[in-house]
Amino acid sequence: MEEGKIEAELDDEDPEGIGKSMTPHMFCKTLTASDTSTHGGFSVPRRAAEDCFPPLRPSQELVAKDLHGIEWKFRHIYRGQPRRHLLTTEVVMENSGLEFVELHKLKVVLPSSLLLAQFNASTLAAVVNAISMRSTFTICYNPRARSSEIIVPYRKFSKSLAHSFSCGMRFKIRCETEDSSERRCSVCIGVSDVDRARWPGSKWKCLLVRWDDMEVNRLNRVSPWEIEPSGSMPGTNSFILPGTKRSRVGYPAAKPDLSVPRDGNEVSDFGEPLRFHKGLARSRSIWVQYSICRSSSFQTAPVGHEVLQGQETASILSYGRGPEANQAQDKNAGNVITGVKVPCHGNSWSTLTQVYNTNTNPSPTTLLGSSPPSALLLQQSSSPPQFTSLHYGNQNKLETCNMDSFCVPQRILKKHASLDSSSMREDLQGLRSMGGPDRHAAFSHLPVPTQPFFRDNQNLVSICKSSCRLFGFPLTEGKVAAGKGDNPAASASAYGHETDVLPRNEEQLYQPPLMTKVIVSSCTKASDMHVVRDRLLDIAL
Amino acid sequence: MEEGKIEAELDDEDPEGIGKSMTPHMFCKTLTASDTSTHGGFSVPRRAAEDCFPPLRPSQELVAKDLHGIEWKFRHIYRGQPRRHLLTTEVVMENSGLEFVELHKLKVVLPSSLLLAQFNASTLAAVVNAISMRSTFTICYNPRARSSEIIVPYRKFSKSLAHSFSCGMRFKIRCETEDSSERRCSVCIGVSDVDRARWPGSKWKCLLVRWDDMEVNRLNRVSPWEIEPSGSMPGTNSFILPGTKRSRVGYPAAKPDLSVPRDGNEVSDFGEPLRFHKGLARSRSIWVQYSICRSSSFQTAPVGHEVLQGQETASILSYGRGPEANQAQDKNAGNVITGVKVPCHGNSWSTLTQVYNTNTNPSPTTLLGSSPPSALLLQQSSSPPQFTSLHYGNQNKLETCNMDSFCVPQRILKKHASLDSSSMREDLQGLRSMGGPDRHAAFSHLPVPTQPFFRDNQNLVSICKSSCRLFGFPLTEGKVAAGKGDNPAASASAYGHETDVLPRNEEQLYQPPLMTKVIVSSCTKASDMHVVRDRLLDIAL
DNA sequence: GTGTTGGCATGGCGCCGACAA
DNA sequence: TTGTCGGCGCCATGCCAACAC
Repeated sequence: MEEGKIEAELDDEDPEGIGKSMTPHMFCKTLTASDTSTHGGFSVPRRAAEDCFPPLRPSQELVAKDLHGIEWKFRHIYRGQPRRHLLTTEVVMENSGLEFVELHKLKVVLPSSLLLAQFNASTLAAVVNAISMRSTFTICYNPRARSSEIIVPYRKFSKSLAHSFSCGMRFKIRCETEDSSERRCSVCIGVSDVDRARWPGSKWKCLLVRWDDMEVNRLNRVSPWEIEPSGSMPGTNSFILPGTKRSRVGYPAAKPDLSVPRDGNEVSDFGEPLRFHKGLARSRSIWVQYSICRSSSFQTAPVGHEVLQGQETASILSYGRGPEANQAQDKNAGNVITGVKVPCHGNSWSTLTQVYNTNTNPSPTTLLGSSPPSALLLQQSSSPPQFTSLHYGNQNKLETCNMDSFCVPQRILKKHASLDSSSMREDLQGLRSMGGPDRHAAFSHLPVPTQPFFRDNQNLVSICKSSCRLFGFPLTEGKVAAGKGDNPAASASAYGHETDVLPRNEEQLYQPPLMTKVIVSSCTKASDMHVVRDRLLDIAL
Repeated sequence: MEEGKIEAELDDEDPEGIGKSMTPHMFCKTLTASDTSTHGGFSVPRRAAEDCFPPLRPSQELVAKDLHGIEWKFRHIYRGQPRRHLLTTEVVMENSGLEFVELHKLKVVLPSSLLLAQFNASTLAAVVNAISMRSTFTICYNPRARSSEIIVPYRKFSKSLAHSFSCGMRFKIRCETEDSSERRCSVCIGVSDVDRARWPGSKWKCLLVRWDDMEVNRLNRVSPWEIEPSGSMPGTNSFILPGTKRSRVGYPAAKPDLSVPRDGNEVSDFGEPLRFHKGLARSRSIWVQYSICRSSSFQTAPVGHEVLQGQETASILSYGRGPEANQAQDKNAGNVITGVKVPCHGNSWSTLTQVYNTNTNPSPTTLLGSSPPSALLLQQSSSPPQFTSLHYGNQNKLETCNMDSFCVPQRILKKHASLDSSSMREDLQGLRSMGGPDRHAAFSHLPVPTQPFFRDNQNLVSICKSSCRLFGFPLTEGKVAAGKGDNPAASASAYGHETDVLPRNEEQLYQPPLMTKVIVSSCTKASDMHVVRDRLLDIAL
């Protein structure tokens, strides 16, 4: 799938009858320097804009809503010669402390995993602020405390890569918050999508387990690093994920959505062996210190509503969409779902490390100021983090710097830093993490939005079945097309704004303002910006 | 003691022989709008500058060091007509991610308690960033985990106000991190200064307790909200804090400095009854959400190295300096010290609430943009915080707004807010917290600096006894005068910079640059800026 | 002695079309 | 079609003296 290409419409059978309007129309774009610089706005690829945006005037406010139900405002501008769609900043988020002004800085900052993790809006705001300030932030990781399950010790994760697991394998899990000697035993019964209804074709898979005691309300989805082998380890019958290369096996498992138990839409798939690890976490809580580095070439891995890039990704996307997608789920089995993420671009930690050496041809301005931070460097300690040093440099010489030295804004640097731009650039170019065994990996768990996407759409459907339309199309229509072949003006006429349409012809006459509401998932990060079709809202400016 | 007045030299007996050089020379100033605005710098009162600053040229860089050993850089300017001392921003902190540029915004932001708490630099940086962004931040509060003892549930605190406690009273304490059924029993034996040697005359008092089991390494200082009554509750023999009004009783107790046990310099004082609370915290960890409001009139209560303001404060300051200050302490009793803070300006929560209604005559600019945030609004939940609403308004009408709506910068507001400036001002003027039982209070515990102030000065003395001088005065001199009667030029001549002195006469000739090192405690908050004398360092610019 | 204000310089941010790949 | 750049305006920041209390 090419960049900027719209995700194809899913047309699998939908027993609930809600899938059609649920399927998000979204796009994914690898950010350019112009997108991320403070010099201008974010350029929306034309096809994506035409597919995802409703009819828009050349300059119009947009209200976006992410998976967490948080609304974003931004401005759409159709200008330039030739004309193009741009999203500009200078707009605030309503009902939250985040400014959309920060979008520029956030575009490439966060691994989307962080954004889709079980972060609530407040925590997210804190992180976002820390990142926008290019400073550090901390997260208290309390293993098995549901509120902070977003951090996975890197050592645990890496150890999980050393083991494959198979169907019928027995394993134990240590419950940190209870008696440390207590361990639950379960048997692995398969691997599945995390939630096929919500994210069809998601590459984030689950381990299916069944607990020995069959106790209700018992954790029933585990990540590879949460368990340790126990009893039979046949080594056969290993799981295989179709369309996945072995090099991608072992990607961090998604934390299950425990708050909204779902026992449908999962299916056991077996294919290439996955791996798991021995549960090693002993400490009560782990503090993780983040420091932000800049790299214009950092490639983030899409998660959640995955909009995939590249051909390879497309093949993975097809996984789970075959006939087995509609197999009847063992809904009574319940509590037997867990996820294993299959990465788009390999191990994310390796990706991070790689970035530091692949940053090519950056201008000093880009490196020191205009380029937003694009990677997180993680360090672990069992006590609250101290300021520690990072080792960096190119292949030939390694330097040490304070992690926080990256937090100094350019304008301050220019006035007070002893390093000149060129030497600084040289240092940053070769920046890479030399993290030892203490490193952490930060991975997401399943998004548990305050206002679940799924429910939102159910509500949307029920609401809109009366009078609402989805981007001008009645929701009762059999299918919402990708929009390419439709006439936006005609659709918009349903709202009585026949001329208030997207000015694909710049001689267009423009009517009074019209607020448009779209759904943007993970919109804090433009590289993962998924613009979803929604209904139009008539809100006068 | 008047504002800006230098703290008098303490000349109590000093068995260690280190008191003379330890006594910090510092000043405290209630911030003005000019101090906090972005329009200019921070004006240092003349007397304070002459006492605390070494000879300075009219424009010179300063390196400051706070209690945590963190260095700050800022610029001293002697200009204006008439001439005055100004501290300007635009300087970065070395070895940390904090910019001194943020000083303006931080001046009135943090209760200094937060800064002096057992925050490490990284956590502090995150908080500071969040505040400078006028957004939210979160702290994971794990009761009785030493690393995060800075947050006190408001309910616990408020309940502690409902009880008075007395000498001989027995109480229990629940150790959250251990078996929940386990409770330590102890008996209250008095109240005392937290550390008279370190902070003579501090208003932050301690509860003196003795544990039944006399076990060593046992927590021996408790806050009122940490304990619950058990057994005898005579109701007599209540503690009285001299010079304290009843209205101030019940102020949060300081968390004891457990890492540096001190059993000397405490004394039991009895006076006005204090109160305590039942320990109520049951949850394993508590998340506290902060939101920042702005108020130019918010009065922060000094803590730590207290430099007091106003006459009333002066009387309190005299407390603890009487003959009893030198009473022999029962050092063998050990483990029998706890602190109860006695506020300077009443209950801090009340103060916070009050501020919202007493903010007088603020300009829209001040309220919405130029004025830095000056108060923290706290909310509690047993789960990670969600965005919640605040109720605000004047006495006649109450409004509800999202906590984070206060995080929107002015320039953004001006462009996009539906409220105009006047109505916004009106709303903000009447802003107040309507927090229910879920509110938290954030209070400090004793400062446990990485480089304790006490030890720092010991080192300083030993170092400087050879060649160092304190602001030009030999450290072996009998006493370091307040500086008013001294001739700085003559003192500076010891450094061979006879003409490189503070330009109190503007016709002065100025020599090449000289870096001056001072110690500033809690210097992130200018209202508590305590500039401490230190030695001069010859560092060429 | 010091709080406030207006004037003014600087620089970051961001909107625009031009231009090229 | 879209990435980048120069031009330019707006505005926040911050230095300075004037002025008032």
